[in-house]
Amino acid sequence: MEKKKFYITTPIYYPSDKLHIGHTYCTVATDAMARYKRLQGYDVCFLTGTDEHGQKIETKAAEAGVTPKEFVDRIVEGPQGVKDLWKLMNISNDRFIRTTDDYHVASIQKIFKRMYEKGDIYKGAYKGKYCTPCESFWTESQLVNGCCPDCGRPVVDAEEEAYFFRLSKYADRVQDLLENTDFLQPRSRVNEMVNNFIKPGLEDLCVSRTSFTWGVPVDFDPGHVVYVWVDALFNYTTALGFLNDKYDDYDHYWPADVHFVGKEIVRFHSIIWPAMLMSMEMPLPGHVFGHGWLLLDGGKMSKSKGNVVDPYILAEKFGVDALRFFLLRTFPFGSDGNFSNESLIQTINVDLANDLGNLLSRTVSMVGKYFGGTLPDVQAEDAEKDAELVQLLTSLRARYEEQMEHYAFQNALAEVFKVISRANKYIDENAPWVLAKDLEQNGPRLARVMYNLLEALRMAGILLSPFIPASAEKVLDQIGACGGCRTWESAGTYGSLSRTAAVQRGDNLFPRIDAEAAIAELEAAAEAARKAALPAIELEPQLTEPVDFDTFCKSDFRAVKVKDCQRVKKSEKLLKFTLDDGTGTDRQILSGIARFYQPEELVGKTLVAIVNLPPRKMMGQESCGMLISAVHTEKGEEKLHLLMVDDAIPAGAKLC
RNA sequence: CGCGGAGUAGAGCAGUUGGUAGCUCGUCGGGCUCAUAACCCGGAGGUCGCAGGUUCGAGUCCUGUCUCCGCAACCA
Repeated sequence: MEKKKFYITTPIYYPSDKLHIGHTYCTVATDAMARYKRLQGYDVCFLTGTDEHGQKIETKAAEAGVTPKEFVDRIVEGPQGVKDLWKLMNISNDRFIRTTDDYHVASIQKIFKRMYEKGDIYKGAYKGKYCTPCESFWTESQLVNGCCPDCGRPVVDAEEEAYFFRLSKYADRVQDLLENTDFLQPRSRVNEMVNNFIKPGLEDLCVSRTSFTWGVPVDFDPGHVVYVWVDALFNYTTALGFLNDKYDDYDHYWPADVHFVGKEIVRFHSIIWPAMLMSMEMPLPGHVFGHGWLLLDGGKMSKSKGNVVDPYILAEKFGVDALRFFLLRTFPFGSDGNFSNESLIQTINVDLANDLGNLLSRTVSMVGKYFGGTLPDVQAEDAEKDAELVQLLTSLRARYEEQMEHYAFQNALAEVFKVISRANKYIDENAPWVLAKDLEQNGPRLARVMYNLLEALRMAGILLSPFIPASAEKVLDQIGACGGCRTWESAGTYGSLSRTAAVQRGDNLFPRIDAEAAIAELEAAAEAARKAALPAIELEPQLTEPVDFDTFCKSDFRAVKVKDCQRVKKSEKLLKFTLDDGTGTDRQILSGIARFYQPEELVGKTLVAIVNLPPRKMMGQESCGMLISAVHTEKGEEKLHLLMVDDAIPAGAKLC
């Protein structure tokens, strides 16, 4: 019999910046689902990729002084790029699509043309607010105080020629799809979509642009490029070979069984995407699942806030499997979750090190210690003492499957860990170390206890493999599971493991983490990363308000010589200067620059001061004037340099 | 009255169709020694934001009300 197929996708990510933990979350979830389906014996196709066109990338590339293609190549293929990250995270995608791939571009042009010929795409005028200096269109809602969000200058009403998709034509069918089927999940997103976007009336959608060029050209109308909707959404089909010769799996895999997407693009996937497929008369995907976000301190993670969590740092520090596990064990997939280093470390220590890792360690160690690593064939069951654990094991796969089918990764893992906890308790109840005192008498019983523990590890290990593939394999290796007892089939069958299994002790699976030390290191790393991301040099903006010449002339700047310089007691910032200003009387000035200079290094220097400022008391001492410094910010750190001039200049010389 | 989400033990969260309020961490006490100072047991701690209502019975349904968070862009 032919295997059933399963086609699953992540969104295609926008490579305008390095990807962060949020992208990783979505991709790891998709990977777990794909691996789960493969384990079950499905013929799986798992697609991910990048959405590489658009104005933002065009602009960023220009800023970086490279072509858009060079820019995205670096982020997608380069070191610590998108592909690198998925390799690191052990992502098992079968395919990776880039919307700049030739075959995709060719397909999109055909798709666009087909919808145009059908009349579902038509030429119209795109009305908007136009910023002439920036040559950019903006929507009403994008404006900041009614002005261009980029340059802040006023905008004018303008329109440009553009193509539109007749979204309105499909509104009723889409609403029906959302309300009367389980197409969109979780269910709570349905109301949001229907109330917010469909009920107020769907407007036709602008699907081309002339304001930038980095996109798929509309081949029958030069100057127009296909806007993101058509270009990006159809990736799910072009990657299978739809209207191109690169692949030939469209008939086999389409429609997708499920698209995993972030909640912010649920709208596009649950309204625009089905409408376009309807227009193309193509089958609709089975489900769109909108997952939640990882929040930081209850708020959004974003580049601009500088609080983006870097998956590279975490994976390197704690291990790929630990990170994968944490993401899927801790947060309900459908709702937002609060990310923190503390909960990451806690999850690793409690679930992976204490419960799972330690269970494996103590079990394997006892089989080694009491039986030389191989259980005897003669084993004695104890119906009463074994019943609960065996019952739990027998029913585990079904309970796990029920949760996985609903994409409830958190609950599926909870089921597995119930078994692991129960196994730890089982050890306590049966006290193998007591039985081992009289092997003659208790050998068969002890063997059975150990066997049950190995079975618990085996069945849990198989079901954990979609989540922590490398570690699960190590578990199965250590307990001596043969190939045949690592299958989905055997995960549902208690007793699959050979009674005389030979264990092989290995390294600790998940070493415990010293939480305090690890958090301190992470915070230091985050701080360093934050600083590195800051602009190298920041300057105060220049004042544009003019000052009239007479006012300027009233400021009396003089060269002064430092006769003495000392710290002001009890002040962190102040230095007290005794200066020769050429008048014959010493001048005292206090200056808040102690962070930047040692007092003794300034003695004898020739500086510049304004001398006719009214005297002012600071920390109880009089300051007559102000020393002039150059200030700027470097990597977020304030820098200051006193203005020092040639020592040949005599004290009191006027600057003008 | 723009839309939506959330308010449940010290913290973080579960609570399917209404029927004695659970989990993890922390905390207090006890047990065990095979194991990664881990594992096992027990205790304390909640008037489920507030106020009404439906019901024999509501965290769970209805109404009102307060607070917090998302909803321009980057972005899962």
